[in-house]
Amino acid sequence: MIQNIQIQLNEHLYLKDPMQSELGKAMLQKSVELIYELGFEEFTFKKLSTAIPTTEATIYRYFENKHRLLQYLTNWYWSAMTIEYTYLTNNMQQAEQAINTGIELIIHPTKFMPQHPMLSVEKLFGIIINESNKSYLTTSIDEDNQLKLFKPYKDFCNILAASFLKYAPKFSFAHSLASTCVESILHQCYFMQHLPSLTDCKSNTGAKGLQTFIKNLIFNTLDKNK
Amino acid sequence: MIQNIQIQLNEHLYLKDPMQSELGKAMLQKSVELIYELGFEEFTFKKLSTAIPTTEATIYRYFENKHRLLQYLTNWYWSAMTIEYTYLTNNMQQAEQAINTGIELIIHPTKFMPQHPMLSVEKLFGIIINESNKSYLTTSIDEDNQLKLFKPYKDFCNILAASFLKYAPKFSFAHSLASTCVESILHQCYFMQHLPSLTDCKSNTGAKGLQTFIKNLIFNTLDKNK
DNA sequence: AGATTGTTAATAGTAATACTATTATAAATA
DNA sequence: TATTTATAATAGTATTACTATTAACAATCT
Repeated sequence: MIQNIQIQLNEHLYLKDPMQSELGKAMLQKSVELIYELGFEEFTFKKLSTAIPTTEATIYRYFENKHRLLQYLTNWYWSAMTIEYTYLTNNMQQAEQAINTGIELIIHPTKFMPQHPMLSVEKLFGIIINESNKSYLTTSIDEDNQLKLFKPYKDFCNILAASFLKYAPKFSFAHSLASTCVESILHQCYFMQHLPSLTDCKSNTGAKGLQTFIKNLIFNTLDKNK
Repeated sequence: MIQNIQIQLNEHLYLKDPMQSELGKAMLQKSVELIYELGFEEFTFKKLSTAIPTTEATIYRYFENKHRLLQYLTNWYWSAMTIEYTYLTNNMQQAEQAINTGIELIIHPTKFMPQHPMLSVEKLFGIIINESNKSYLTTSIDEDNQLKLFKPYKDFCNILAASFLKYAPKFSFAHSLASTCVESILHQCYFMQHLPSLTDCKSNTGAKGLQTFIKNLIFNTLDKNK
């Protein structure tokens, strides 16, 4: 579904739209691979330019700095996720089913989102787990927010919150629960890999335990607040 | 209570124990102020050295790099929190009361922890909210973990999980719930300040809503898994 | 006292990173 | 063909993180 759709992103994310040239597309594709491999701190425009190959300065024509590039990728991810969630839950009668679908989508995006020719969903998911916090935990948060650079992430949380409210209309904390749910899943995925004593879930079971935990958390809370 | 206790931290955090000299203590005190004001990215050893004042090289005698200094501060924070939680819940009969105390402590550390002569709890709390994720979201996570640099944070989550298990012995996800609870509170605090559409809680009410939300979340989950 | 040793701080760097100013090249248009 | 425009390449600079070396200053021992 996703592969045919051109996702229009906030124009403050780039200086020159990378989707409009082959060189720009190569920047996106290679940056996903490099950030996935090296981590965001070790990732530099120098390394990206030799990988493409092009020059450092050329990349600066497209992106103000590497932080904007990271924001571009996270914006794309959450936009794609929002589209996918809307598509999957379209015409679903039961709010419960929509919520379950949402949780499964966040935990296993590759199961639902088709392979994209340029942006590997699998690697993007890894980047989201490891680096997405860094896209908003900065001193420029308020300026960036005014430029609406977090809209796709907010949108995703908001449609998830809307599903919660459909299931439990009187619940007062739908937005907090939605953002907690998303962040918790990402954190638990990270902990499963690196700090297993902070979780009871095992990554080798395909995160089945994580799914149980989160559904448990959400429905017990919503059922008591119907 | 805390102010008289010397917290012994992992010796891999420093090259020379900053607690053992006046200069070292000044580094800790000033670094809390500067990271709080500037954010971790803008914070440099150069700025710290002029603030003390001393030289950059001298600081490098104490800390391998600025990342280790951040880890030192977060280690101190969670060690102090663990001591405080143990102290507050000592001799408490009801697990429910202990859990409520824990939640209130995480949300309002300054209400419980006395002012420390050197490390401002209020500013440290701000640093924990804004920067603590960066202390473990790095490529060196596995090596750092082997050096036991995340033990204090794990310890805190584990004693919280122990309280959950005391309340609901059959619950299978006590550790996941504990880490989710801590991370969620920190994130919600951040969202209240900067991205209010991701939360339903208001910061001007003294985070009363946040307390309701988290208690709601935890007890609804635990009650269903008793 | 004078020599030795060890601890601490200061000097003066280097390598890498993030970013920019300027020039060259190619394509589109008049 | 001449002119404009868009794009890329070259060649930098400023800053940052970090290190190697030297100097100062005690404490200890002969």
